[in-house]
Amino acid sequence: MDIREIARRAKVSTATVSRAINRVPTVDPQLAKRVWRVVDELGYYPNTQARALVLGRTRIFGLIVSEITNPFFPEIVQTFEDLAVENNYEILLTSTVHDPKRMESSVRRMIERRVDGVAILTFGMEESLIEHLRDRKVPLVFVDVGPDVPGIANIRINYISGIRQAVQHLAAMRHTRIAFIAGPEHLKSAGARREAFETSMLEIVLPPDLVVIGDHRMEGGMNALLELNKMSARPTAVMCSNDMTAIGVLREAYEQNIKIPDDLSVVGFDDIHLAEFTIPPLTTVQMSQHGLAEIAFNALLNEVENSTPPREQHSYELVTSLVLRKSTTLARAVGSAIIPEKSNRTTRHRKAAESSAR
Amino acid sequence: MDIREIARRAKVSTATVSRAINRVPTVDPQLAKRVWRVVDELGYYPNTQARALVLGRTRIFGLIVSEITNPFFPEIVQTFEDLAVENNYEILLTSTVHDPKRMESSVRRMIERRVDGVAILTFGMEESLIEHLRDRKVPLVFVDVGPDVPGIANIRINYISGIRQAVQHLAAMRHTRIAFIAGPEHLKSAGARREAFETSMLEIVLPPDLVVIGDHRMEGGMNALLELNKMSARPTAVMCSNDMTAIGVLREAYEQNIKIPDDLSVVGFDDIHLAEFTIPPLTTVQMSQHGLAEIAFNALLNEVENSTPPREQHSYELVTSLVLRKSTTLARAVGSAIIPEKSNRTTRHRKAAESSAR
DNA sequence: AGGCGTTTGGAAAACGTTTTCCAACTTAAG
DNA sequence: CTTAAGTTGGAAAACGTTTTCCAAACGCCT
Repeated sequence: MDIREIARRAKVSTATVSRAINRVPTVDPQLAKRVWRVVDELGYYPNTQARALVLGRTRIFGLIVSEITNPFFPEIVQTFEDLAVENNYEILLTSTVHDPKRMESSVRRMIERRVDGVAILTFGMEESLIEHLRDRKVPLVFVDVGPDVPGIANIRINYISGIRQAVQHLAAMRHTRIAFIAGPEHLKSAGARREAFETSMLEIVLPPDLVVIGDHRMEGGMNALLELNKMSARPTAVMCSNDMTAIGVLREAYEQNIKIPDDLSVVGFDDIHLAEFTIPPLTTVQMSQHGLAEIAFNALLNEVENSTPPREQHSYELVTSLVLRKSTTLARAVGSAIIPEKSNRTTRHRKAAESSAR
Repeated sequence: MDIREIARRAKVSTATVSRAINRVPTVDPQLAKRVWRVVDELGYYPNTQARALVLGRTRIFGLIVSEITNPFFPEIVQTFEDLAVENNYEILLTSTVHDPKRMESSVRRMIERRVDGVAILTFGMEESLIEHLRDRKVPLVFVDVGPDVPGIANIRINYISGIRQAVQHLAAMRHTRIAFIAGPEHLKSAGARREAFETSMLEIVLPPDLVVIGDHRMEGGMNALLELNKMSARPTAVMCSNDMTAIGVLREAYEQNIKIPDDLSVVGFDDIHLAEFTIPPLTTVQMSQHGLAEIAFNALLNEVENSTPPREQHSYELVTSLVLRKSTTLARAVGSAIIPEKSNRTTRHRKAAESSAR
């Protein structure tokens, strides 16, 4: 069943049918109604491929995420889809699983299907692949990792705002040995989080040297806690590069009979929905998934629809902020935290002061 | 850049280019190589829309899930995607969020984009919408809820196998007051789980009357535990219609200072990856997400590729089974569980003997 | 009543492929 | 050397739309 069939039955030309369907205002309302009746009767749906062919626009946006099984992403996907249906777009979802081969095939698939734009939420991506997309003038929006060239929108995450809050919260609770469980080393976003942690520590003259590497997954969090436990001077608080890591920490702590937060305060990052439901509920740094998806989608939409005003500030910012729950508390009254004030000039504190003078 | 451009540069006709690209064996290897060189040089990718138009096949499968934010689904999506890239398909993902309007738009989108098949993993769907797809002869695969008509594949979940194991495990641990937190009432799959629970309880002559309704989300699990606590005869064990509910129960138990499993044994359903990382690790009934996705995808693929052998048994089965972790234990030595052995011939046990003779 | 501008609808081209048909060429057999 | 059979490549039609260009029809004004 095609547009000709409709035309025949409505006794008009195909051009008229097309105009009626696309609500071109000059067509006679009477006639339009007649066409619509036939369309509904036959249950006709325009063929999007044919339409895309002539229009040169597919109304498909690509969405590349790194791991759909990380709960951080489904919430983004959902928001992205909500916006897509609202604007009559389709979304082509791709999960790279951190595999370069998959990234390449993702990009190829996007190009083959002629998407109108791509949002890359993968926190790290091969330059050469990006080039591929750039060459084709496909509108792109990155988070964190995009190159600073015109025509590519970038969402900058303000990591420091939330992480500083977290560090200072911990410090206020008298923690001084604050550890950090980082994400995979090749991930730019993980690097940025780690740097934000280090900066925040240094700012208040605490040594940011208790760092172990995780993998942004629960397994990594479990292992990391094991590492931390082997240390001579165990940390009393730990910040994690993402919530999944924190969940792993919680789990391993349970295994080791380490009480959270009494024996160890833990802070996550992302504030996935699940963070409210961990045991204990997780204090974490929020990075709004909804906000992120919304910014990404609108950036793409802007690029495609109003390509007329080529505004230059293709850079958006998303701030992060601490949300307090139950996984952090005062440091135990042991160790350096309760050293009376006059002993301020112990070796340890001298070192801290020195390191702040970088 | 189109096929003609390639033809011109390789000094052949477009037909030849097409044949070379699609690896038609009769084309001269020399020539084919020449074509491929040009293709690679120019970075040419065939236009899938144009191709779909003439072939009548889009190589897109639709995937309708009920809630992408429920961790059960991302794992399915991932497997589905893995298989898709392997077979050169694309997937059109849609999350209905249990909203009838969204279901309708999902179906419309599928039809408009001319998908080659649709997997409906939504555990409940309006009949009228299904008709829409059937009318268009789109291959369909359902889980649980599909009508029993030819041309529609169905994946039947064997709920009873796993749920019976769970109930009997609990009974073996001397639990007699076993509650069930059901899913949303309109969901067929939730109903099936509940029925499996009731059947399993009746089989061993335990009253399946401690049922409260949840919503398959963590919030619902929390509320449900509150309900359960109000009861005069509190249950000593609770089974949940899915893992998210169980996570909610764990969380509320923590809040109420109810020790899991000592004060209350809890069993989940689904065995999402997260279940291994709850506190305590969740004993649950496994329903393989990987298996489910694989069956669904292959069912679709079969339907599309080998449409020649229209095999009749379009019904697949997925069995479920209990996986033991740490959220269940022996019932406290109170209540009926410790009745001495010689009391075997009580009314209750007679009933059990009778019902087993069916 | 004639001319003019404005609606309205139709024929046909275009989008980028695949594929059918056919012609030209090559090879082998008689 | 002629002819038949088989390769190989080209021209053109088809897929289902949108849109341009025209022509017809219709007031409306003078």
